[in-house]
Amino acid sequence: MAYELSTLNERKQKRREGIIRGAIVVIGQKGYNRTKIIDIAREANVADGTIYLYFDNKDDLLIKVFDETLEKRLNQLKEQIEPIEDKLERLDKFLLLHTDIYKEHPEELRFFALEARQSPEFYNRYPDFSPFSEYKKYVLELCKDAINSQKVRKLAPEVLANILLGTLEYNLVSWATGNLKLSIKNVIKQSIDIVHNGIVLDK
Amino acid sequence: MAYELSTLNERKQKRREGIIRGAIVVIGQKGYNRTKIIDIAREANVADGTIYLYFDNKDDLLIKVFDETLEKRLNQLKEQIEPIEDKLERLDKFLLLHTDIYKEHPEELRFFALEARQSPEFYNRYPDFSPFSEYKKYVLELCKDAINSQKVRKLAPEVLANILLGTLEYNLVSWATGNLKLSIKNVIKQSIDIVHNGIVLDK
Amino acid sequence: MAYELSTLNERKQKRREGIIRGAIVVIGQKGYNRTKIIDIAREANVADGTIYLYFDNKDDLLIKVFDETLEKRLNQLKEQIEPIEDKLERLDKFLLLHTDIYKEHPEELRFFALEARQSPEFYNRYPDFSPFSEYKKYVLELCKDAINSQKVRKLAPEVLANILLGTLEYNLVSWATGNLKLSIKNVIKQSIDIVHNGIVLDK
Amino acid sequence: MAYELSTLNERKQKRREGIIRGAIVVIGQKGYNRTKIIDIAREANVADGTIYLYFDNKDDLLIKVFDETLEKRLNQLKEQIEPIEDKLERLDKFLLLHTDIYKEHPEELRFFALEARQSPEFYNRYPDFSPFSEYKKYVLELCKDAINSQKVRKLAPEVLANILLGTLEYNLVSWATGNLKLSIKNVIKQSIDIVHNGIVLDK
DNA sequence: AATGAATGAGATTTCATTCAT
DNA sequence: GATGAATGAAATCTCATTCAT
Repeated sequence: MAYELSTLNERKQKRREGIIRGAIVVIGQKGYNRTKIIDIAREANVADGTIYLYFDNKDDLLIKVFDETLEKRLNQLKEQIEPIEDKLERLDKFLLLHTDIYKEHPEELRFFALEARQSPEFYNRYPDFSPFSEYKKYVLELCKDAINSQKVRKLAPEVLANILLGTLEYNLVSWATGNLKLSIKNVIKQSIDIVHNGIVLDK
Repeated sequence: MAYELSTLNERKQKRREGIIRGAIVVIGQKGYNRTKIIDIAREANVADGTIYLYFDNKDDLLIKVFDETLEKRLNQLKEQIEPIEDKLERLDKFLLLHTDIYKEHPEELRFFALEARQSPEFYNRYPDFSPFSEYKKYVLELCKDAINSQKVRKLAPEVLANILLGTLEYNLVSWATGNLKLSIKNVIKQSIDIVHNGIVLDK
Repeated sequence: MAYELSTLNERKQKRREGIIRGAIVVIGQKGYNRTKIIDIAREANVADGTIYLYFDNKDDLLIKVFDETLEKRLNQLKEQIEPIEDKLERLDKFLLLHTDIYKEHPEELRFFALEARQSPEFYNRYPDFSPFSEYKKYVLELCKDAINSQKVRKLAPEVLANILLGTLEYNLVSWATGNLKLSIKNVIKQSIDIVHNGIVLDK
Repeated sequence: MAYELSTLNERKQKRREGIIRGAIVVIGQKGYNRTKIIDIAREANVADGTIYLYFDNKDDLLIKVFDETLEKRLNQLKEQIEPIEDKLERLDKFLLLHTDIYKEHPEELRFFALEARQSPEFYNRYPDFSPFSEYKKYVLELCKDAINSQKVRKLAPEVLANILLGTLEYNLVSWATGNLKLSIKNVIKQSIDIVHNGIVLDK
């Protein structure tokens, strides 16, 4: 009995994940508004009615997909960065890892950067347009730490964080939409170099 | 007679501009998808049917508003930048002027940065998601010129352009959505300072 | 002054006729429902608003066009038939003249036979679907006269009238829509021959 | 399971037929253009959206209703006529059966004869205005056979077919719209008699 | 009298969501 | 739990008609 429940729950969990993956793929491709519930259902190999057993409505689906996937990616990043000692190196590593993740999941990139914000409920849920706030907070911490280390000029951390996040997002979106001439990894490395040069204490 | 015709055309021109302004305001506030034609019509003080005398359909309205307004702003920028001699100074001036323009027109900022891309037709019209390509081209030119002057390291121009555009857009959106703690003008100035430091030839 | 009024009225009359002609042409081509007021206006070289100076509304235009044109054609027919003495010959002549008229004005044929009845107001105005009643009455008279002459069997006049009108309309519509293999004039002549044979007293 | 599937399909079939019947009834009464989708939906006891599960759009509905119903009636006619040996009798029987069918379904008569052609798509689908071509072909065959039998004069079959079809349609429409003074069955019988007389070989 | 820009009522169609099976 | 047929609210767009010029 307990065993059966467990498999039932497992099956449900699998189904839920399938729907989330389907949502990211289809929305990443077609955009939120052009994506019909039935499209996501087909991608996930379920009936459209089934989605409503797992999510309240289309907006709820979008927001849960957004939050859960973002959290997963952030944890993945933190895990790999924590072991690193050097504060400045941590920042570099963050940028490179972020690039690697979305290079491998361009549909997620499109989903996060372009499409997710098209949900009407998004505005009610994130009235200040801050769905990435956890992400930003983390980068801000990394920047503060770097600045507090002896290697970097005494800059406003938010200024640095926004340069990094802006550069990262802009280049990744350009790449994902086929508008980047150079290799994305290379561009990020060169960008890191420029910013390094711009923030390190005069040697 | 000639005079009367002239006033008629002027009135039509005014009306067209009123609709464009109304579209930017309402879409900038509510987003493209939540904006109904009737909303724009009310903002512009016309009947909904009137909009269809000036634009083919909702998508056509959005794209024309986008293209025309962007072109207007770009010309405005070019006009003020052209007189400047120093290539590096030009780049700085661009960033500051761009900031000034959208600081004065935050509804346009929201419209351009967040909402316009939500039109289904946007994807057909700009399949590679490059509605800002004219804008980008211009910045790329400014970057090339700066790099070719003797003051800046031999960087890939696209890398520099993307740092600048990414930083600019990210900060402006943060500001427009109330997520910037510091003064936008100040942040841009400090960002310029960092990038300057990062790109100038070692003194 | 009187002269000027006269020319004014003449000009108005001309304009009215132009609109009627335009309506027949365009409606005959595109059908009532697909014809926009602006289409008729363009065909008649007037502004759409002008039509409302001469007709109450689209339905009123249709009905007036219908009634007036039909009356004109009926009078034209009567004029040519009246001189004929022989009652049976009159009937034949009617069929041939009717054919000639619409062979020369296929747009009127389409208008009368196919399109006019598509106006919503048509049903209110002719609740028993009898817009051609004057026409039918006349044919019925011709039939009665022919039957009362000594040459024709004592048939119910309505039966004969309906054979003639049905055959006439069916063949003309077939012809006007390109669905008649043979020559229309020939078909009508052969049809007359058959009906003659079917109604004359045994010789 | 198989049983359940079968009932589901049966239910869907029933619903489809209900919509078709509703369309014929309402369009036959009000005309195509005055008939709103919601009218048909109400007549068929479904929601308006439901109609779009079975038909692509209003035009598609009209055309499918037209084609399917016409085919059904033609098959019904053929079935009853085939057993008859005598070629001339077949022709008579056709006219009488056709009359019987539409006497029993006057709404179909109105639908076919008056309203169906009002759909815009009708023109694209039947550019030569020949939606009844199957029907006509069949009558033409009957006429040819009758003429080839030894009983009838060597007439052009199309001439005979058009007399019959024209007479039939004209009388039925007159009857259905309340404009026939005599009994429809009687009128058709008398018409048959006249045409018989007109086409048989001199005895 | 003529124009044609503006109006706004009204209809088709879509698609998120429900619920009977 | 899963399905997918059915629902019906809501939005775009059309076009007959009006009316200021």
